[in-house]
Amino acid sequence: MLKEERQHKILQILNDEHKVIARDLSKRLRVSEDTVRRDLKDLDNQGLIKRVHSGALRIGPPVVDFSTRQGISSEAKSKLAVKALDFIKDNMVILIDGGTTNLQLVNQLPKSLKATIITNSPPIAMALNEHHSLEVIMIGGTLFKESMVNLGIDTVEALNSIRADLYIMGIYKIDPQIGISVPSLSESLVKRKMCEVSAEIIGLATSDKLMTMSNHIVCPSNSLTYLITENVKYDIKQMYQQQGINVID
Amino acid sequence: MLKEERQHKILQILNDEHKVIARDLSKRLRVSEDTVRRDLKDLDNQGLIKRVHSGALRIGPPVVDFSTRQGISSEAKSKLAVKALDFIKDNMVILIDGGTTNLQLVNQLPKSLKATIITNSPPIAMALNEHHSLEVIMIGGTLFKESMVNLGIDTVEALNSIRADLYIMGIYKIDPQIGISVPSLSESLVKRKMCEVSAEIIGLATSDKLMTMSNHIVCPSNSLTYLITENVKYDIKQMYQQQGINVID
DNA sequence: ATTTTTATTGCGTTTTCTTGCATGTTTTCA
DNA sequence: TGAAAACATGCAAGAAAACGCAATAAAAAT
Repeated sequence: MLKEERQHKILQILNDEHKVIARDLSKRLRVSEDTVRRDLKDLDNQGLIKRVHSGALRIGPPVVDFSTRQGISSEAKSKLAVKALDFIKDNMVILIDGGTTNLQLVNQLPKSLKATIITNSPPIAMALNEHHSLEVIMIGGTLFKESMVNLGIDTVEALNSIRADLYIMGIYKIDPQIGISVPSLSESLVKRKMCEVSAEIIGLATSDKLMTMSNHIVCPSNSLTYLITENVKYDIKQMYQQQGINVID
Repeated sequence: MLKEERQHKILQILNDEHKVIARDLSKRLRVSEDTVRRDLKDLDNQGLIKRVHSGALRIGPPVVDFSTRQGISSEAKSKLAVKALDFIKDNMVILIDGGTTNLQLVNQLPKSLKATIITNSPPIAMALNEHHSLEVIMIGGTLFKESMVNLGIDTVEALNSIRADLYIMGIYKIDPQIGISVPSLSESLVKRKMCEVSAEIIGLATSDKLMTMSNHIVCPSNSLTYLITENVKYDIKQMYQQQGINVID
């Protein structure tokens, strides 16, 4: 195994597990402890991890950029996507924003579906390349590379002249009280506008997101017509249902 | 086997396999390890791969663009792209439309380039995912799946509020007398508008396109500031130069 | 067509890199 | 404080890379 490959693997492990023990790594990576120690020292010098006695710690919050997220073909997300398919019918005008879950969804759309898909996400648009009976409309704007969606004033303005039957919202963070939130202002503005111009809104969220929040609030949770999720605990489900949200489990 | 052919193959392998070992490549490509090492060094200097001890790593995410799907990823186009790089400077506002040649071009843009890229092509936008110092602006519209560009009235209107320093036009057909032409009306309208809003226009065309035409005319050939091509015969070159076009060979 | 020039390749040699181990030192924790 | 675990350091073996050089192939010029 290449040194860089190994170090990359260490970073990934650290990303998931928050801390690592040198001796464990030695076994998992099948190299001597000395080598692991040298790797940890390297990564520490690069400022990527914090070296401590017996192992190392993650420095910031877990970082997953879009391309790696895309690589993670999570079983959970795929299942969510399937549930959402029930709400999609022929002749609908459907607004879809970005996110890996939504990407999973469009990949599973039947090729025969006749509908109009409006999106501000280039990867979503590209995924629909082979769907010959779909009309795909891209909303332009400034490309926000972290999540690969178009944002900004132009995007909001373009949305003004649109009416959709259904908005399929990729959910970054959601909390029953606080509502739906995202880390950037312009993302929140665009999502809010998308809500405005859509008759119904479906949110897709894996269960780990159900009690989380971020900096910029998009809308209250009960703006959602349906919240599609999985493995949700009874009490959490109740909290959403009390808001009048239809939770699909 | 030609050097470039070999290097291209290495890139392809790396695209599939995420890492390569010099010794393996030597066997697979049937050349000495020294040659492989030299290739890897070249590719590293071009910023296309990350050289590491004993092999090399892929830099970005795997590229699954529609050009490779179509099996068109010719060395000629890549060479054209390199020539065009000379015209691209920091702080420019650059308009780029679709096409496989243009995709090649953006894939070869230096990661350090600081500029604004405006495009109506989702694959182009996606290819710029890793260029953190570029601002990417997408022009929306109706996705035209054959060539993966956004077209239509919205596209033209969005272009109205834009001024670019340089327009890099992917050329479908060009003829010294007839001019530049494309097979669909809306594509011609968008390209024409792009010409309108740009100070300079560069056209990229492989030599097989230099005497061809299609149904909808975009503009006369001499709208181009530069025509970048390759292996062009002397008499054809003359025909363009008589139109006052700067032909880069 | 032939010579000249240039580029590419493979080989032998030297240098550098990586890894694991041995040894001595430091840290941790009971 | 004392023992075990973790760590740093030096070293050696093996692998890989860099370097210089010569042979060959390709391209350009005559």
